[in-house]
Amino acid sequence: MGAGKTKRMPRAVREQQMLDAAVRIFGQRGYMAASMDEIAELAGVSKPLVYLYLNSKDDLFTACIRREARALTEAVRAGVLPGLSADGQLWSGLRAFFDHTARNPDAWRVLHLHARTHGELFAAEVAVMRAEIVAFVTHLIAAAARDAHRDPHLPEGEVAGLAEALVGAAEALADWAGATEGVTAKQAAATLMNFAWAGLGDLMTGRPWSPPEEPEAAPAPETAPEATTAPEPVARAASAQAG
Amino acid sequence: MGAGKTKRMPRAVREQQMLDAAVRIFGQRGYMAASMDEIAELAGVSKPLVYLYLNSKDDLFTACIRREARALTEAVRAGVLPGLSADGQLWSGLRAFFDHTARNPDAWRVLHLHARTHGELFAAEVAVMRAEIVAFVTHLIAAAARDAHRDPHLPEGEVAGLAEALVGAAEALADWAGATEGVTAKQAAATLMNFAWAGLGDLMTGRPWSPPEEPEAAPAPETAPEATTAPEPVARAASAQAG
Amino acid sequence: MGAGKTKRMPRAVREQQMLDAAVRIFGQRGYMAASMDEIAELAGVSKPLVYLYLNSKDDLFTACIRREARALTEAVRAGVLPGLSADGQLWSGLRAFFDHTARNPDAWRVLHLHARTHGELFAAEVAVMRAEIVAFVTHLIAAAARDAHRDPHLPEGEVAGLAEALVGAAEALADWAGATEGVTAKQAAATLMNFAWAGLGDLMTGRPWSPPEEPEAAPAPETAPEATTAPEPVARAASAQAG
Amino acid sequence: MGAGKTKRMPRAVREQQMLDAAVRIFGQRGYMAASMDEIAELAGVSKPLVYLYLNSKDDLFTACIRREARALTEAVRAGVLPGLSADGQLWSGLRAFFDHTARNPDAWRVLHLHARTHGELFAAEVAVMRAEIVAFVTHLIAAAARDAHRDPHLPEGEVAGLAEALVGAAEALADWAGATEGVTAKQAAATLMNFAWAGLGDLMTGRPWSPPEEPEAAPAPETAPEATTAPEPVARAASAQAG
DNA sequence: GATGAATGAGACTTCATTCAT
DNA sequence: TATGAATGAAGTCTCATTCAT
Repeated sequence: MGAGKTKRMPRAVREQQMLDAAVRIFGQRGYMAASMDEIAELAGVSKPLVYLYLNSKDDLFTACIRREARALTEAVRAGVLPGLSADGQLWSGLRAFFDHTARNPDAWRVLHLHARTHGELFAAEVAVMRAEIVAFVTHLIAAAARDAHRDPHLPEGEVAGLAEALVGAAEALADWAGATEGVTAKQAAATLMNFAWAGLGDLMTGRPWSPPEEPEAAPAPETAPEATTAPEPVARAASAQAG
Repeated sequence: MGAGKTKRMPRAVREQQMLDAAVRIFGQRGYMAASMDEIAELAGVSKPLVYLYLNSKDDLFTACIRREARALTEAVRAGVLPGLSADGQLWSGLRAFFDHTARNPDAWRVLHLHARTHGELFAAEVAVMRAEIVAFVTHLIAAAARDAHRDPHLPEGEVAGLAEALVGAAEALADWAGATEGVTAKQAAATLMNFAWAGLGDLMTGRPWSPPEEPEAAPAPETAPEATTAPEPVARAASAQAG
Repeated sequence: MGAGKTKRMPRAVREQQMLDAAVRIFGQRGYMAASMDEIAELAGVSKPLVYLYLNSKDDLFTACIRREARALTEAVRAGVLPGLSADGQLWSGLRAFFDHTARNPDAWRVLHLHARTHGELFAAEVAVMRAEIVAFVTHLIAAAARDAHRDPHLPEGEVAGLAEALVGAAEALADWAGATEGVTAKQAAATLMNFAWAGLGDLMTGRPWSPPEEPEAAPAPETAPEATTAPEPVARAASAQAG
Repeated sequence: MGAGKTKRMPRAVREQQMLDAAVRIFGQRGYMAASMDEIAELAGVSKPLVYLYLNSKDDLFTACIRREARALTEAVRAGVLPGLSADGQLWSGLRAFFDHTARNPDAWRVLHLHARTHGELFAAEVAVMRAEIVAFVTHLIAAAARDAHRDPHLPEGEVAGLAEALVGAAEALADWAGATEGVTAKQAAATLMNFAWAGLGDLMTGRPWSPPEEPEAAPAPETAPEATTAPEPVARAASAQAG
């Protein structure tokens, strides 16, 4: 039943099918509530085959986490355009992050929700990925500080906290964008960028951060199709990298 | 077994003991991995009594969520000192929030991690609490905007996103403070306050937000026992309401 | 809760309340599915009191069976008018039987359904009652045979079988009357009387049995309010006891 | 354990083994008192396999009822010889009925006792079967009435009652034959046939019904191996179909 | 006379996992 | 490569029954 008799596929392909199914089921049910039966059925194979290839429920979950963690970091890494200023890099990284999470909601749930919920071992897997991202953000913050000619003004531990806050805000907005109708990845990124870079204080005194020109696809920059966050093009000095 | 034979307690007391045990077990294992056996044992009663009083695993979990959600919101509500400026209120609220989560790590895990992980019904329970907090933050942001004489400058939806980001950052910092040795609630609050109010941009140009005078306990403000975040007492205008 | 605080009743009264509740619950749920909790609640007392007075679930069930079996046999015994001919006695006994079962459906279910379903010991209790009734019917049949001047024409074992059949038919009709709207006890009795006394053969050749005059309550015998079974008053010789 | 290790049987076979065991246990203990453990053990398999194949205790019970109800109706249907007169058909049907119930006492208990005792849904399952049999009997009675040239002499509702009485008597006799040493299916059938067709009145005046010639197995009809009920071959007019 | 508090035992059900083919 | 057949272990929940007051 299911997909009929699509038998005899090469191992690598079958494995990916299984992981696809597993990510979906794990993402929707959580680790414990997911059953190997359901995963095998969704993958269109028999349960013993899942065990033959992936060994155990634990290993299967770990494999899911690894694959999706790698996919997410790669997506962000690929999204960050080198050579930009710190805020430009952050902006592009956030865009990539929100794009990826929006496109892979189950994977995002696995990483953000379920992996942290169940067991130190699984949590450690994601912790590695998260640490990598936090490190990247930390580096960006430090770089920005250098750009501002302000030597190690921010103490070590403080920067770590700031990076945590930034990443946490990003995660919450990813959840929020995923749950709220009509919020695009771009809007989420812009909101976060404003929040993080300008801060509420500046936002309220009318000095929001504004995104750089988009060289990617949009041919007509003067009419933003999706209303972005910055109502006033009064760019702050720090973000005007060409200035 | 367990605590010997502390038998025949009035129902109300026993129920609280059970909830205490349940929050602990649920917080450490998650909903599904927690077993009623373990909870009953930790509570020092037999399993049937748990069912007699709390009805089912679902109901027990819901009762935990409700009790802890109420406790957290009450703590925050009680922590926010009325009559302060917007940033003063935010600061005091954050202090209370980080204090409470630091003191009740299992409850925090139940609310933030496990309740959202398992089932729409449980998620809905916390969603109510979270919405309440988000609403409070939203209100603060709007009030601050008014204080800054900038009428509805920030569009509706945008404020919602900012509140989400702020709350998300707070949640992440609560996790982080709970997991990192040597990070106090006060530090976490200060870090977040800086991040949110001043923004990275201002932080790097040397204009951090600074907390108001603490009339509560600290008699000597010039020597902060726990090194707070604000290295330079160059208060921003908005926060210096007395000025 | 429940019936408020109707406390301090004499033991005999309380016991009957408990038996009433038990018969109702047992009758509706069966022995195993009935719970002592439910019985105690319906009786308006606490569970320990039920145990204090009736000792155990088994004993409670046995007490129900005994009380209701005695009530049924007494009702039938009281209904059979002495001095009548055999068919007159059978007719009056059936009337009493169908009346009682119709008025006490739960008791009837306990005796006929549940007591026989659960355990040799309970079955033995009803078996005694049933044997008594079967013996009575057997006696009637034998008496009728004597009246017909046909000495032991029907062999011993055969009469036992006939009595079983007659009682079985009565039981089935009691169930049927209880389940079918608009079938009165009297109709059921008449149907069975016809079936048993005349037999299908005679019924179809137009010689049904007809009930004797009713001296009890009905003042106008020419207009039967409930259409009885005998459409043709062609009484058979055997039933005309006055002849 | 049990029957050693008769492992790896095709599913269809195992299912029948499980149903066999279930009918036996259910028949002896009743629905509620039967435990899945016991059934699985008697079937020689582990409990999970029972659940894998039959899904739940409810479903297992329903499967038992369906299988046995079908078996019983088929047995009766197959036993009724077409082309016979009404009484001939009734006689052959009763023979088949008593044979089947005598040979399958547990199945009979399940259908007659336990299925009606527990839950409307189970009762409905048997009700269908019983209704089918009652309808058959009703049809026979009506056919006999036509044969006797007596047009709709018996009113509609009355025939229903008669059929109920007849079926009820059959059920009681099946129980009785099953419980009484030395009562054969044939004797039970003959007793009921006499009772129903001739009626007590005729029986006592010496005009019993007599069974038709047995073309099946008995070569010597003059010496009945099992003493049948009819002592005198004085056939009644209605039963002598050839005139 | 009456009950709130408490539990040992056992029921149904599910799941991850493995043979044997 | 792939699977139908099978199970040990564990989990949630209910129930009859008893103390201690």
